[in-house]
Amino acid sequence: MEENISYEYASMYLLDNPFCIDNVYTYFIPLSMRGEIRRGSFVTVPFGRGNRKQMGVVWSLGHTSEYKDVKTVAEICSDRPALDEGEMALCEYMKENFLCSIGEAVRCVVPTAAIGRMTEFYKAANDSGLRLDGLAPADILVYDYIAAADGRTLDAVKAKFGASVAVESIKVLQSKNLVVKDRVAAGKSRELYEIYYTLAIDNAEAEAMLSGEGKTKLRSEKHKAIIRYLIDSGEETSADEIRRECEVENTQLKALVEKGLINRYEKRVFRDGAGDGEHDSGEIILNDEQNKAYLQIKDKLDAGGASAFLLHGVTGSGKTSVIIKAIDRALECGKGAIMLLPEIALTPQTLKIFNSRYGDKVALIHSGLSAGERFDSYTRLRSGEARLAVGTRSAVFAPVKELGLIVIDEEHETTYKSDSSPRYHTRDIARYRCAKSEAVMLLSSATPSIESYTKAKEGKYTLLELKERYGGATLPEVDIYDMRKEALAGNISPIGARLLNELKEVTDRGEQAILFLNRRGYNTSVSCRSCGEIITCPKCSISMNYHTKRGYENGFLFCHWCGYKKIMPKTCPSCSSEHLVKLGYGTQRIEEKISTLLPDKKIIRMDADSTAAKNSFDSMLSDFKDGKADILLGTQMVTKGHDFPKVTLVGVLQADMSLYMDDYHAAERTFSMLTQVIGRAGRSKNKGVAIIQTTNPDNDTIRLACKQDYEAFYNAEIRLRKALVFPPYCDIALLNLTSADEKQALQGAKRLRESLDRLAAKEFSDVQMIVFGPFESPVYKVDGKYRMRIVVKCRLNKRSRALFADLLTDFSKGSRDQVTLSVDFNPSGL
DNA sequence: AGCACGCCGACT
DNA sequence: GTCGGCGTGCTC
Repeated sequence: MEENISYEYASMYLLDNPFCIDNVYTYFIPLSMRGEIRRGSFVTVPFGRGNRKQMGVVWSLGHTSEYKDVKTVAEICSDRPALDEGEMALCEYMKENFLCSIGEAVRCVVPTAAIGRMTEFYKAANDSGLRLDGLAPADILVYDYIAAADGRTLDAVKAKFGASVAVESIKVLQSKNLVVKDRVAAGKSRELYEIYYTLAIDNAEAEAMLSGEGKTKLRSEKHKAIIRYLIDSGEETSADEIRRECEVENTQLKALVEKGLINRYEKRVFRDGAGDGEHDSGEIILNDEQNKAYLQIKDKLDAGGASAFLLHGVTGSGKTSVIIKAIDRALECGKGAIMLLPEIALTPQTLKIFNSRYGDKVALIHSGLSAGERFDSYTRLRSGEARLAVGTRSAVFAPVKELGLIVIDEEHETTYKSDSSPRYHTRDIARYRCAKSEAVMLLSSATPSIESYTKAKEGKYTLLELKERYGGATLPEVDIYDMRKEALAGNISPIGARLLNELKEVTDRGEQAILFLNRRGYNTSVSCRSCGEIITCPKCSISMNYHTKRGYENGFLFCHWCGYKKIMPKTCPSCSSEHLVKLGYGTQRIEEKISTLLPDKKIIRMDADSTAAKNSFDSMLSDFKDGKADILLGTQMVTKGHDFPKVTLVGVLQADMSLYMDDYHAAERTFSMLTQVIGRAGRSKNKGVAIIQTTNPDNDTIRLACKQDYEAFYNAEIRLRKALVFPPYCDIALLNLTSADEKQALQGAKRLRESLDRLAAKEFSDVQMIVFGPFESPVYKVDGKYRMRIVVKCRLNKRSRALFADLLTDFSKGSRDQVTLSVDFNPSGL
C-alpha cells in the first residue's frame, strides 16, 4: 500500500451502531485532515437526521464515493492508536462468526479505556448571549453557568442546580435555541505519571552544603531535610514519599529545582501491580511422561507454524509444569504468550506463580481490573514491554507482540464462553489468532470438553496424555453412598451415616476434609403448608432461597438470578397462614448442621456469599492450608485451588443435583465436577477417601467419575450425542427473545418463527436445519423480563450464519416493540 | 438504536 | 386553529 496518498473519502464502521445498521458509511475528508487518516484510524462524524456525533473506525479509503450526499469527517481522534491490520481482520471474523457489530468487536480488541465513549454535553449557541431577555432568573443562571465553559455535562448542571431545575431550564434554553446539545469523544484513560526527584549535585557537595561549608548555603530547615533525605535514600525518590517523610510541600521542592540542587522528572507508573514480590526462576523438573508431552510442544514452538494441542492429564498429573515449560520456551524464542485461566482459578496464589517467575514481563487482564489498570496492561503488551498476558476470557484479545503461544487451562470450563454480546468462545478466538500468527494453541484439562476431545481423536489437535499422578500421589478410595437407604431408614439428615463417621475419624486424627455441595444459601425454597404456595421472586419465575445473616433476626429470602432480597415473611404472602416451611438445604444449613453434630470441629464455608469481601477467598484457602480449620465446606470454589496435603476425606453431598437438567451438557458437567473434587483427596501421602452421596448410585456418569475413567465416559457420551444429534454432530443456534411485556415476548417469538421459516423456505432453502419452538425459557422470567426461545439445530457455515444475520437484521428493523433478540451459537447452557 | 418527520385527537 | 401523541422510515 502506498503511503501519504491524500484520499478524499473514508468509509467506516460506527462504534455504537446496532447490528442491524452495522455497515460502512462513507464520509468526505476535509483538506486539513488529508493524509492524516488511514485504515484503522478513529474519527468522529455526524450521523443520522440529528447529526449526532458518533465515533467511527476507518475501514477503507478512496478517491471517489458511490454515495452522493456524503457528510464530512468532524475530527480525528489522534490520541487513540489506530487498529492494525490484524486487529481489523479479527473484528471482521467476530462480526461474521458471532453476529456482533464491528463496534462490539473493537471494544473487545481494544479496552474501552483506550477508546473512550462519546459523552454528551450542552454548550451555548452562537450569539445566544444577545437574546436572553424574557427568561426566568433561574434559566439565566443556568445559561450563564453553561456559557462560562466550553460545555457542561448534564451531570455538572444537575450537581450545581439540582436535578429538576437543571432538566427544566435546559429544556427551556434548548427550545429557544440558546443552548445546544453536542458530543465529544472522551473518557479515554491517561497514562499515569509519577514525579521523581534525585540530587543534581554529588553527595560530598551536598553534605558540605548541609554542614554550612559549601558554596551554596541553605537556610530553610525544610530544604535541608529534603537534601538529607535524598542523600540517605541514594536513589530516585517519588515526590509523594518526600512530601510525606520530610513533611514538605511542592513549593519547597520547586525552589530546590530552581536552585539547580535537585532534578525533577516524570516516570510512567503502571497500576496492575505486576512484578511485585520475590523472583523465582527455579528449574522445573519434568518426569518422562511430562517431558514427552513438552518436547512435542517445544518442537512446534521452535519450528513455527500454527498448531493445536490438547493436554489431557488426570488430576494431579502435573499439567501446570508442562504449561510453564512451554511458556518459558516461547519467551526464550523471543515470542509472546497468553495464559488463560477460568475466573475461579484466578486467585492471588495462582497470580503469584506467574508474577514471581516472569516478573514485569507479565501483564494481568481480568474483570476485576479498573479501567486504568486494564489500559496499562494493554499498553505494556502493545509496546512489547510485557510479553506474557495472564488472565481470564477477555485476555485472549491481549495485544501480545510476536504471539507464539496461547494456553487455555481447564479448557472445558464454561466461563470461556461469553454469555453477552459478542457471544464468542475463547477457544475460537484463540484458534483464529494462532492460525494468523502461526502460533501454538495449547488446551489443557483433566476432563476435556467432548468437542475438544473429539477434535483430538480426529487428529485436528495433537493429543498429549498424562496418565501418571505426579509425585506418587494415589487416587482415593471412592465410595458411592446410596442416600435412598438413609431415607428409608428415616434419616433425613443431608449428611449420611458413613460420611459423618469418616468426618469424625479423619478430623480426630488431625487430618482435614473437604465437603462439596453445589448450592449456596440456607434452604433452597420456602413453601406454605396450608396453601402449597412456594415463595417466588417477584421479578423472576424462580423460588427464592432462604439465607441466614447476622443482623437479620429472621433471615432473608434471596433470588440467585437477579439478586432481589427481602426479609423472610412471618406469614404466607398469599394465604396469611403462619405455617411456612423451609425446604432443601444449601451450604449455610450444612455448616450449621455440622457444627451441631461435630461441635469441636472448625469449619470454613466458602461460597459466593462468604467470599464476597475482597481477598477473603485467598485468606480462607490459606487458613485451611495452614490447618486453622478441620473442614472446608463450599460450592464449586472448593474444587479448584492449591493442593491441600492434609486432606484425606472428600464428601460430595448431592452428586446428582446437576444431572437431570434438560441441557445436553449436564453429564459432562457432573463428570468434570466429580472428577475434580475427588482428585482433591488424592494429593496426600496417606490414602484418601471420597464419599459420593447420591440417590442415583447406578448412574453411569457418577460411576465413571468415581473411577476417574474419562475415556469410558467420553465413549458413552459421544455415542449418545451421535444418536440424539447434539454437538459435535451438529451446531446449535439459540435464539433468545426478551421483553418486559409478556404479550410482546410471545408475539415476538411467533413472528420470529415465521420469519425464520420464510427465510428457510426462500433465500436459504439450501440450509439444512431443524427448528424447535418457540417455547418459554427454562427460567421464564428473570429480573422482570420474560424470555422466549427458539432452538435451531444446523451446521454452522457461511450460509447458515448469513441466514441468522439476516434474521437478526430483519427482526430488529421490522419491530417497533420493546423486544430484544440475541443469537447464541453453541451456548454454554441450554 | 435514535431521531425527525408526519398525520390524527384534545385543547387555547 | 395548534400542541403533542406515537407510528414510520432512514441513517454515508
